[in-house]
Amino acid sequence: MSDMTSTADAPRSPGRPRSVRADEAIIEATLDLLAEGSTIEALSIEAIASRAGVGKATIYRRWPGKDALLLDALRRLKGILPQPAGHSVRDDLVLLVGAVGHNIDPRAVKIMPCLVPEVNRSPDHFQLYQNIIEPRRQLMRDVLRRGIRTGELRADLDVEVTMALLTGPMLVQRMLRWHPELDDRILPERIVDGVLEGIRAR
Amino acid sequence: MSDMTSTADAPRSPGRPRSVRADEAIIEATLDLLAEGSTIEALSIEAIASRAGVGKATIYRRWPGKDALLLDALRRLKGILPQPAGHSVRDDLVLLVGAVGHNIDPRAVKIMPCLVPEVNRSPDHFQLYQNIIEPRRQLMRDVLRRGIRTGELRADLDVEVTMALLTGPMLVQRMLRWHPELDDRILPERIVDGVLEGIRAR
DNA sequence: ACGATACGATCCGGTTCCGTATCGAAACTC
DNA sequence: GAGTTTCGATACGGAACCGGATCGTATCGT
Repeated sequence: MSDMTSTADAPRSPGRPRSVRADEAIIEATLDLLAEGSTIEALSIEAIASRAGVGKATIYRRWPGKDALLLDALRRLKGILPQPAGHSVRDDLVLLVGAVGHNIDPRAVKIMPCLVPEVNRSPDHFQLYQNIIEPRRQLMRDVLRRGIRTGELRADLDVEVTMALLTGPMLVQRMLRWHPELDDRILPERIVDGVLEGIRAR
Repeated sequence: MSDMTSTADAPRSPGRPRSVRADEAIIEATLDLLAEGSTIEALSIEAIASRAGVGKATIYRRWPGKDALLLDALRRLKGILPQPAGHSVRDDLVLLVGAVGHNIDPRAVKIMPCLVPEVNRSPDHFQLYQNIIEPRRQLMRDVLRRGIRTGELRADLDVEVTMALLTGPMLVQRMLRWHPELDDRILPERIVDGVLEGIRAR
């Protein structure tokens, strides 16, 4: 995508090299505008250029259009994967559930909800979203499988359903602030413990 | 809002009365366009008028702008509340969880995700959304409280957290198709049973 | 110094939408 | 029939944005 990275140090092309600062400024401006509440299609190239202190042509020189730019910008949000300690399944799950929808970049929290409609509309955007979150889901999948192996979790567990049980409540809370009175800080613990122990009386 | 309902049968005003067909056609066109994938602000009055077979002025005669029209249109999606049988807590929860994000009007499934960004941006839209779903949440709250009372559920249950546990996974699945391989038909059962019994081995 | 390219800035033609205005026809009250 | 109001249709000025083009300048290799 968008061969911006002129890291090809081989035959240095002639002429003035592209400004790395412009690359960064454009991406940052895009994320900033999204994080400030702009909708995806309310986002205009002109606004991005203005915000980045960059000419429109500079943007069109790098990306063919808004979609391609967005695609590159959203890649920046992935951030570093959380690192489960590997001791207690419960503690690892609390860590991973707490990381749902909570990326290193604080703007991600604001931006991700904006993608929901797009994800439902465009198969491409759906795939992009899946690619972004898949590594994190794989982490949780591994922890669950480990728990089954070590006997901490039921042997007949449906891993995919369990992942939905764990991530769904957290995601809904972060995206929709569905239960304004719930405390985001302790919620991961409550979710994990609730799912671990069940709610049926015994 | 928007005193379209001229149910005030008192002093019938002179002149040609407003067409009820136009009222209906405008609302329907709005919902249709949203269900077809239009974003909220990509939705234009002109498109609605064209789709409804109505002049723009006819719309502006009824609503001051797009927001007011949308507000009225979205009210139509509420539909009838599901009716828990009241026998088994599990069965009632399966019914309610299956009803999450599944309104009578099939268009609602498509439209609701479009509201996510708006809900995060505008307090007014947030309140609108809360008003729409609150009755359904109250139903589930009642079932959970009944379960606690009858001893079917743990006495120390946090009702709000439990509602998140039950509705979150379903909502994420319906909105984001997060787990493409999960079967929506049996998912409510799996969620309820998972949350009821817990996943810890014993 | 020179060619080549990128830079920010600006302008242009085209499109879309808004919100209002106006038209002749139609529908209703009195 | 006169008067009033809404009807669908159409047009308008203004605004926003797109995608491209061009300008004069800046920065690189040779």
